[in-house]
Amino acid sequence: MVFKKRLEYSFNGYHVPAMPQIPKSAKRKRSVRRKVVDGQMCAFDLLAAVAGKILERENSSTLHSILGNSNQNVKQGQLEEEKQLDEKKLCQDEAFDQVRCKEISSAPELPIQRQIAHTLKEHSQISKATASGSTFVVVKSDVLNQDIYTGDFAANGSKEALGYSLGTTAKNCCTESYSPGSAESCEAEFMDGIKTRFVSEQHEAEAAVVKNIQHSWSSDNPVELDAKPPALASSDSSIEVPLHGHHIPRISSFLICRDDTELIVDRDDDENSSGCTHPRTITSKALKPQYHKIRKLFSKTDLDMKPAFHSLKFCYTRRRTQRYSFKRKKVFEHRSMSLSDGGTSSKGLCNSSEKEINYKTNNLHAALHGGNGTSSPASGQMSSYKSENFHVKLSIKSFNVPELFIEISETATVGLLKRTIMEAATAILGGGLRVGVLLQGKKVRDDNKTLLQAGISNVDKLDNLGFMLEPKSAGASSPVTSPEYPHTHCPCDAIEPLARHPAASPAPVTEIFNASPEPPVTSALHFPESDHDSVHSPVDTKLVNKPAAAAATSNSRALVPVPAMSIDAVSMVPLHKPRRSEFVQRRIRRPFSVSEVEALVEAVEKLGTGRWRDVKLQAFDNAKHRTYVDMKDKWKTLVHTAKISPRQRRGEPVPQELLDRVLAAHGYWSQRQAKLQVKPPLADACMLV
DNA sequence: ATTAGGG
DNA sequence: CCCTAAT
Repeated sequence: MVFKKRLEYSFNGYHVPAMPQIPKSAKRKRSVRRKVVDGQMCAFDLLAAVAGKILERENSSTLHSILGNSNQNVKQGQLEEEKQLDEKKLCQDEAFDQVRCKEISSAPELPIQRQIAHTLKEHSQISKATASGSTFVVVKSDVLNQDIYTGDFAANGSKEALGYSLGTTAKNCCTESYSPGSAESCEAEFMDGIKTRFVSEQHEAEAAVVKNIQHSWSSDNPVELDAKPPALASSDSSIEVPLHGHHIPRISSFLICRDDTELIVDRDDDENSSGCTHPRTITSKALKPQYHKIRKLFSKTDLDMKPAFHSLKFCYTRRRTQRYSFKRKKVFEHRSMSLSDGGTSSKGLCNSSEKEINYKTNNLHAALHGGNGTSSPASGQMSSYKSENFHVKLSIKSFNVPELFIEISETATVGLLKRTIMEAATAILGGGLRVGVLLQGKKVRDDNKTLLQAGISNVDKLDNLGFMLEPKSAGASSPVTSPEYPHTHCPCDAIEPLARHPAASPAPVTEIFNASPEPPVTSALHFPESDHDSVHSPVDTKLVNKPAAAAATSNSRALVPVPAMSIDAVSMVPLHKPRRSEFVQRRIRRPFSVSEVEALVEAVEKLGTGRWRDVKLQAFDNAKHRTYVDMKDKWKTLVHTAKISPRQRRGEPVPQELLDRVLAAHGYWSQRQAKLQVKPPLADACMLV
């Protein structure tokens, strides 16, 4: 066979343009543009809701999420200045499309641009980095990411928002767009890029942003008014996610608990179906009564967290049931117990979880009632919202697919390259992505928290909520990520031990991951050997709320020498034998692209079946996520596919030509193997005779 | 660690 | 893709 050299491309940040054709989305309802969800919903619900937008998005450009909230530092004069900047707009550099979230709050007296420049200079140590003689690109990227993500900015009051916005930008800017050069020019360019980007973003989102910067909670947001009069709104704790103002029926995710399948992004497409016993979509009509229901729940107990627990429990139960019933036939008697423990505490301190929650709740309460020192005109209006009536408005424009890795023959046509990329992108969108939520520049890892608990519904935190797409990390790359995504990690898995060991103490145990021993400088997160598409996020080490983080830190020390991160999700794990299976999440499904199939076929033709390790080395040496077992499995399915009628085939169609080769190779090698099989026995027979 | 095969 | 048994 001819050996073709393969080319590999790695896209760090694949920008999904407007309205990409996403096959799977076709299956789902596209009508949803706005979602009303309960304030008590799990963080995961939010993720799902957001994720839903990914498939439904019809807008281009950058991911852009804004929480409806007044930016209390911005004065009118500044707003005008921002508007003037509109003229500059539209940066040419795609890299800046990586901006995840923009929310600039700065000292009123400084123009935005200067504020940005200052902030960068002061906090990203760009000059230092360049002065050190290191490569500008790398160093800057590192420095920026670290500083920003480790909270340098976060510690800086109003600049935190800026910091984390720029984190991504800076990274991409550096790694993609600028090569080493004079520090000044780079910096200038960099600054300009940021600045321009900001303007661009501002331009794109002028309506949303500017209005939000003003006091968008109130009357100047027609969408909200249209949706629900403040008075009414204040009587339930729902969250609105208006997307571009289209009108759609509302959906309660509280009672249906994110089982409103239409909003779920391909969450284990197949698994999803069997999940909830009564998945339903509630239209606006059906919704009303439920609102009342919710309201009742809250008003009764006011700030008592009982309702929260209920809702949590509900959600979890559902979730678990869903997954559970699908995957394993285990009993789940203790779920409620594990729930109230694990579900509410993100610190692994179940005992104190309730107190903490109450604490937070009270904070929220205080904040909502104007206890907040930084209150602005907006907060006056806010105060009319009772604590249990919090609305969060989210607007998300688009997401970037973090990274794509493809491999293609160098003799392939450009057209094939395009198709291949498309396939890869589609594959990722189809199931390889998950949504990350950033709050204050830090990832919100605990999906189990309610928005309330996570601080997402808290007035003070709202100005900095961001979303991002990231590949679901493959099993290989880690258990570390598993706890944050219940739908993959699955709380129900955590229940298993309980079912098996009913006598096991309910005492929570922190999860211990087989993460690499060396503690990363930034403290917690470390992605062992990640795949091409794993997100290397320097972010996230700390928990969202300061008191919480403090508690977590100190307690984690007391418990076990594990990174604070890993305490994230609390599982009921038997003290003695933590079964590995509980932490291991199923690898994400990564359908073979046509080009991959081609490579495989080629390798097998050459090497034969039964030498899967060699095949892997030959054809997928660089694809860390493909194992020799995968080779074998894929070949198996290919052979099967080749045998069945085309109409029975699923997934992206494999060219018949390839399938023919598969059959041919399969025939050839199995025949050959058969001969080899036959001979030795003969030899044996001869020897015996 | 690999291979083979069932699920 | 996962899980196992057998190499």
